[in-house]
Amino acid sequence: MQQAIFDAIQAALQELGIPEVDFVVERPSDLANGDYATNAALVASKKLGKSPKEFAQEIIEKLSPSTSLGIIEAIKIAGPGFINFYLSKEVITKEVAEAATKADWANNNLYTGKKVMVEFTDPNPFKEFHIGHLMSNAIGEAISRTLEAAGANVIRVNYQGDVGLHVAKAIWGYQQMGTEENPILEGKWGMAYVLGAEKYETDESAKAEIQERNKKIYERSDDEINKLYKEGREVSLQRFENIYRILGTQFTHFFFESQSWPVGVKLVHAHIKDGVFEMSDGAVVFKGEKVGLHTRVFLNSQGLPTYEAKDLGLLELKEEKENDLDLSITITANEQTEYFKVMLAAAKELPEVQDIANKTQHISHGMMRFADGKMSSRKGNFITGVSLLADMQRGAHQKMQGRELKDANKTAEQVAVGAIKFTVLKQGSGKDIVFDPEKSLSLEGDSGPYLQYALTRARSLLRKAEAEGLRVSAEAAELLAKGEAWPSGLERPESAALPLERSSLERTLIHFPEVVARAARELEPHYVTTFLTELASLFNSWYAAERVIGSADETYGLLLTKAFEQTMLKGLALLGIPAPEEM
RNA sequence: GCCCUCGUAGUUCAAUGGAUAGAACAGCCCCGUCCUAAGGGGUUAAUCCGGGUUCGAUUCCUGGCGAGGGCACCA
Repeated sequence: MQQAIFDAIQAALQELGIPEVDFVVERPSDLANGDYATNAALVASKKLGKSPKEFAQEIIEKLSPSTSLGIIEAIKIAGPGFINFYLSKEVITKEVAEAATKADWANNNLYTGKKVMVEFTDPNPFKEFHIGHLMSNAIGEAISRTLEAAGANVIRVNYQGDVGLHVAKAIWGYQQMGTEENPILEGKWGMAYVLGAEKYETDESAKAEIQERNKKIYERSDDEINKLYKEGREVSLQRFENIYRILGTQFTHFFFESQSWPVGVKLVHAHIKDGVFEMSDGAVVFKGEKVGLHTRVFLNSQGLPTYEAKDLGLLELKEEKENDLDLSITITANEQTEYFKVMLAAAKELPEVQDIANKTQHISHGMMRFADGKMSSRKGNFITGVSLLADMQRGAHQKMQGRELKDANKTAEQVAVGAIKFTVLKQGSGKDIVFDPEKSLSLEGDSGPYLQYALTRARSLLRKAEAEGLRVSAEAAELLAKGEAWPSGLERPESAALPLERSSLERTLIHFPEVVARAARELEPHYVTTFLTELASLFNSWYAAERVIGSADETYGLLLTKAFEQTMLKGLALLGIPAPEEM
């Protein structure tokens, strides 16, 4: 629809002799200004020195043939020279019917035939899965799904740091704590890391011991450490699997730092001679200053790889695994943004990985802060993903008290995940997020549960209609979808009369495919979130004002409800937010 | 010090160079139910401060001020 209008305007401009105009066709923020609007006359008149309104009139005259197609009901000039398009009732109905019945209605072809790798979540074994990983997961999954809706073949990968100083810290801490009696092994590992990390900063001898262990972990030279390493790694990975399941992510590949470091070390060694890397104070560094960045250490003075070298190795591993990528996306916290630039700059100088480096795009997320200012849980110094999920689930349970639900636990989990993901995905990526557990669960206002609730109301209505033998007739929907409002050949049920006016609910709903496309184009899922929030609000208003079952517009009302249900379902799926049957 | 991000109602977020800067929460006022009121309606309230480009700037450039992140062997 948007494209059709765009093309028509383009053709009109061509006829008027000015094809090179950079105009847009957009959804006006106020429906009073039509279903679509263009600034073509404003932009073009700048070049011509004519008044925008006069020129808008000329464009409209050229457009007139397409208005007779029955798509456009009216075209008006408004404001400084916008051209506003008002869609016909028939074409809006047709879109609503498609939304209700066509599974791929909202999809697009922006990435058809493209293969995209998305790396996200990236928790580290031996450390807790914390809320930052939750954010990375929410964003990565939503971007993956948005790209899939755009036709991409998406490879989800997860890069987990199973070697490095943090592992040594955890193992050292574990050894200090003794091995007896702790029923919650993973909790103990989390605490072990905290202990090790703290002593590393404050205790010189502990620091030395940890560094010693770090070396042994890389070398696999110590039996006791090997045993602890194996055990701790397994415990962590098992635990992560459980979280991925709850969050709804399935990774195609897992990469580990234990695999990437030897590759990275080799890459760095191979490029000291040619001057990409330099020795400095016993370490091997890349002088980022030559490209306007800063120096970073790739191999420390013990000869061990830092995160930098491992990431170079990771690029090579990715290339080996999937050698025909069109795009490779990495999602991390934004504190790594500057680091990432340096690492990529180095990679672009290495023939082995420059190809994938050039296709790599870094997307960052901010930190999650809590509205009450607390960053810490009672005992530790961070909030874990598991504890946040559990708290939210408990809160959801409380809110649902009094409801009779088939599976309250599952619903509470879905609501908890929805509440967290919505909060992360409602704003543009890269910014810090203020998380208010109370608000995120509240239905008085924008929230994941608010979207879920609107969906369940629609579903409940459809269930009831079905129980009464009412259904959105596939036949009628199909005819509507063909653009034949109520074809004369078909007997038109009394209840199926088309309403005279189209509500803002349907006039908004039909823009969903454009929103999905924009989210894919900009890799910004929050456009979807914002749209769904608006749509849910419109549905709730409509729902409160209209009686569907038993009304004169029953058939159409059910069709519209179905269209809303399908759109919300698709939208939530894109965001990776669970869609409960009831709540 | 240098390099990145970012500054929008009291608060949390929107706004591909365009129309009267949208929501939500909090505040105040309404709707007691019939398909889920965990809802709906109304109302008060904002672009950090200067310059510049433009028919038009929250958006682009520039100078302040303020916040966050990064800058050598952590990830």
